[in-house]
Amino acid sequence: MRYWLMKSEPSDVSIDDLAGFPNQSVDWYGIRNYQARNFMRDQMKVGDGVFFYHSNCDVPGIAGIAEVSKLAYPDRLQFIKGHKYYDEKATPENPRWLNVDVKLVRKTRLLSLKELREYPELINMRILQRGNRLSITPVDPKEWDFINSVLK
DNA sequence: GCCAACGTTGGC
DNA sequence: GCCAACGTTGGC
Repeated sequence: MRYWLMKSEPSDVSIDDLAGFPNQSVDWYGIRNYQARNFMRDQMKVGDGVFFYHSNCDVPGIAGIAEVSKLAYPDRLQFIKGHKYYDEKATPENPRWLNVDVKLVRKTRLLSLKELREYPELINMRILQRGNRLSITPVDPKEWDFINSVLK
């Protein structure tokens, strides 16, 4: 069992969107970064804990808790010609991009990036490091527990 | 909208 | 395999 932080732009999929989806679940489409893909492909298991993070918005931060609900499988958008996420080098026989499914556990208060930066316990979190742009990052179990305690 | 940081691409 | 150019991310 591992823990993750996954960024989503709320203008694309927000925590409230997730809450309104069938099964409160979404395919985590559009990952086009090898490191992030490899996390999904090689390490994510059903039941892994996920912090659902709102990025590129007015108040970035953790907006809810979710879990991995389906193992990685080919991202369908890579095959749709003309789509933003189309990849001409990907074929159904040899897909390049994958996604897991993520299911809502519960919406939380918005724990802002600003607040996250105030806790010495989180000083080493990947998301808080300078220049971090990776949209999926592992979360240390201690960090997971600490953030959960702050969210209670 | 700016821009720092970082990933990817492609010429050599 | 190097590295300059370019594209993207995402906080501010």
